[in-house]
Amino acid sequence: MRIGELARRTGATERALRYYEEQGLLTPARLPSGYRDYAPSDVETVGHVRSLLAAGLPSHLIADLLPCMVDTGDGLMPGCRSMLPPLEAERDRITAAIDALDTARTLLTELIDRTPEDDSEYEAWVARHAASVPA
Amino acid sequence: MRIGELARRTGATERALRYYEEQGLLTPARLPSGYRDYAPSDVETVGHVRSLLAAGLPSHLIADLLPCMVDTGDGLMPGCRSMLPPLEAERDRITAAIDALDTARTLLTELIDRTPEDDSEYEAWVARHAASVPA
DNA sequence: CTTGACCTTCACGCCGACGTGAAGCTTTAG
DNA sequence: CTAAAGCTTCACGTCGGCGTGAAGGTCAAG
Repeated sequence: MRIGELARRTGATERALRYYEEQGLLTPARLPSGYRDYAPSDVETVGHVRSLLAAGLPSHLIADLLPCMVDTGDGLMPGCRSMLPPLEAERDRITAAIDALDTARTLLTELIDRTPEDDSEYEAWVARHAASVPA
Repeated sequence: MRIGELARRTGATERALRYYEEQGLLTPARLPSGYRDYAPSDVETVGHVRSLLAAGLPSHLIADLLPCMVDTGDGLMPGCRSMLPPLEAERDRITAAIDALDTARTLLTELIDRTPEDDSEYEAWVARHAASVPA
C-alpha cells in the first residue's frame, strides 16, 4: 500500500511515516514511480513503533529491534539475543515508571473515594474528624 | 525541623524545597531567625508533592489540593468537593498513561520471554518457524 | 489539463514547568 | 572566632528526540 493508506490505517501522519523511514524504523519497498510501497504487516509494525516510542524507547533501539521480530510476534530472530539486556533494561524502566504513576493514582483514588458526595455523608465525615478539623 | 533535615529525610534538595514554597506547595512556619520551620508531617507532604508532580499534575493543582488534605490522609476537607472533577480527570489521565506503558511492556515482555536462552531451545524455535525464517 | 497523491530537502519548533547556580549576607553551634 | 547552615534575589538551563512546515517538483488517473 502507499503512504496515504498506511497513514489512514495507523493514525500516523504521512510526515511521521516518512520520518520513521528516515530513522530506520520502516524500510518500505519502492514502486517504479518512487512511491513508497508498504507491506500489510507495516500496519502492525507502526503500532509497535508508536507504542514503544510512547513508552520512551529511543528510536535507534527500536530500529535495531524491528528486524529481529518476525511477523508471528513470537520471539526474536536468530542472532538477536544480544538485544535482550537492553530490552530488559527498558522493560524494567517502564515498570518503574508505571509504579510511580500508580503510587500517585492510588493517592488520588483514595482521596476521591473517601470524600463525601453529599451533605449527610459529609456530616458523618466531620464527626469522624472532629479532632483534626477546626470548627 | 529546618530545611536541611527535611532535605535529608525526603531526598529533595534544599533548593527544591525553597522552590516548592515559592510555588505555594509548602508554607513552613518561620523561626525568629527567619529560618524555615517545617512540621513533621511535611515529610509526608513532600512525598505526596513529588509523587504528584512526577505523575504530571501541574503544581498549581497540587497547591490547591494540599490544604484540602488532612493528615489522616482520609478524604478531602470540607469545602473542597469542587476539586473532585479535576482530580478525577487527572486520575483518568494517569490511568491512560499507565495503560500505554503497559501495552509497550507487554510487547517487550512477550518478546523477551519467548526468545530462546540457549542453542538447544533455539533449534526448536527455528524448527517451529521454518516457514517464516529464511535459511 | 487538472487535480490529488507523492516525492525530496532545508530548516525550524518544541517549550514551559521544573529545577538549578551563584553571589552576598545573616544566624547558629561549638 | 569560625564554619556550617540558612536566608534572599536575579538569572539561567533544560534540550534533544520527536515531529512539523513550506517550498518546489514528479507521477498517475480521469
